[in-house]
Amino acid sequence: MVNALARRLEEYTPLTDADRDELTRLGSQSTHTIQAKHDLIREGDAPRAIYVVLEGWGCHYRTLPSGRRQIVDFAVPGDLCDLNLFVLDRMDHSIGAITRLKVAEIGREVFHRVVTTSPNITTALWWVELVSKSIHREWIVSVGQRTARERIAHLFCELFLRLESVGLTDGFSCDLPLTQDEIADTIGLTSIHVNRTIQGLRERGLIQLKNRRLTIPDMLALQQVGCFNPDYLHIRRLNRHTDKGRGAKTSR
Amino acid sequence: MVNALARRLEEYTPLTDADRDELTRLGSQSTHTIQAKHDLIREGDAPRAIYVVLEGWGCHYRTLPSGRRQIVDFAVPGDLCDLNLFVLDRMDHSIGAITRLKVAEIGREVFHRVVTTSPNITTALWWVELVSKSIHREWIVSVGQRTARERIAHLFCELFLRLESVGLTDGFSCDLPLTQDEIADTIGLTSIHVNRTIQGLRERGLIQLKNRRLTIPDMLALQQVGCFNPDYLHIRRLNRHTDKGRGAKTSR
DNA sequence: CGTTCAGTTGACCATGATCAAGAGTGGTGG
DNA sequence: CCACCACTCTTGATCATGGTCAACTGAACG
Repeated sequence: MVNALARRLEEYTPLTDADRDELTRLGSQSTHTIQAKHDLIREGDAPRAIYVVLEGWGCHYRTLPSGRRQIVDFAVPGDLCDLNLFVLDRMDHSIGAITRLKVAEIGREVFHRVVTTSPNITTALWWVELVSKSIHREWIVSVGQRTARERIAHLFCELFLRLESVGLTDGFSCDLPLTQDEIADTIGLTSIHVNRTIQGLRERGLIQLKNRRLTIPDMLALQQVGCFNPDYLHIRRLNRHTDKGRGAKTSR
Repeated sequence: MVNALARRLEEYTPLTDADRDELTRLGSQSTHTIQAKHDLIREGDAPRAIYVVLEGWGCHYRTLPSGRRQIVDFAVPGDLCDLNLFVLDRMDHSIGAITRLKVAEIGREVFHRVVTTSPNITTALWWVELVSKSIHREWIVSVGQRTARERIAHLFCELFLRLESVGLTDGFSCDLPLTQDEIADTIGLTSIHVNRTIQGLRERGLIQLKNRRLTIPDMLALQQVGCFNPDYLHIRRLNRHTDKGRGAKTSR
């Protein structure tokens, strides 16, 4: 798992060996580790660098005066946080570590050099940025329109495919180091309701979730429950787990 | 109202006369008009060009199999829809016209020329893109965490400031050509509940809304009701209508 | 072993959804 | 000029999804 970023970018555009070398260098130059539950950067701070997630999970979130918070995205290995820095002068949200989080820091100058010398990488970075925006749109749809069960099924499908695209799944299983509180803050429900809803999914055999490990025995079934359509992730090589990969539909 | 785009971009970065000329040319080269309730482009289509909104309102939306739909952003004069096209091969959402909509079409080559010759414009376009993503995040917060009243107050504050930044407000008033159904699809509520909530805001004297015209007698009061903090819009020159502009708080 | 944190369960409550009907309002054609 | 139609807005009655409050379990860790 040396370079999830390279793996991620290759979902979108072919890379040369030189590109891959460049990415490897970027990922090893200046790394930081943030302890779980700590913040990488806070709302209001001036962004200093771009970070690439190497290991662990983080989340982008905003806090309301009332104390409630909303997670607006996750950051898993291969993800970038965030291109803001060259344009916007203040962070409009915070980025926190869910688990211990290892990131590579990319400074302004290095980034500039990469962008001007590696067109493939530049294209792929755009791609990542636009996909991330598409994911935001999908989350608006989730909290705006879907029921509790749909939201959770949908979120689990998304996270599984995102992890799969960077090689972090193992068969039908993947890590899912989120507490029910964090899931609740993600989909706009209370953790109590999340708890009951997850139990419902478990009882129906749609998911197994234990010790921070998620197993999805039948991805298609879960996708149907969650009204999940993977198009918005713009993953090129969708594999067996999705409708697209299978061709004919093999519902439940 | 020749070029809302130039006005919009100047919120973010200074432009030269040459830049402004360039933008004027872009906005007059190839314009289209879309009738109200029709689509500019549909989910699944291959994007062909970038569009700049010149006049009227549009919305980005996604439709669910169940028939429900979620509006994920509005497009008002000066907005871009959308930079996707150079990277993603399929639209993952639709763009529709709310009122009659006049747009300028910018082709791939023209766009490329602008990006390579006008660094100011390029920077400003990045800015617009990132602000649009920030708005998405804020919408996730709205549907995830805010009450009906907060959501509507928040939405109205946002739209007013967005229109103000392109010179489309008149004192405390602006056009708001949305039906209550469309507002409902935006904030994830039913139109019936939107109706009752708007009435509540009217009774408290927080808004006037009649004949597609919105008036906000006391912007600060409405911002407080909506837990609205304008930072996420990244508007440089916030004026009298916001906390920032006033300095001392004049809460009722 | 106590302490802490996540998960679980129960009883009750409230925000907002649903269903149904009616009132304005504007545009169109006869 | 008026009548009709469509569309939006409004109102009422009832329902349900999910929220709140509170207590308890169970595992991990010092």
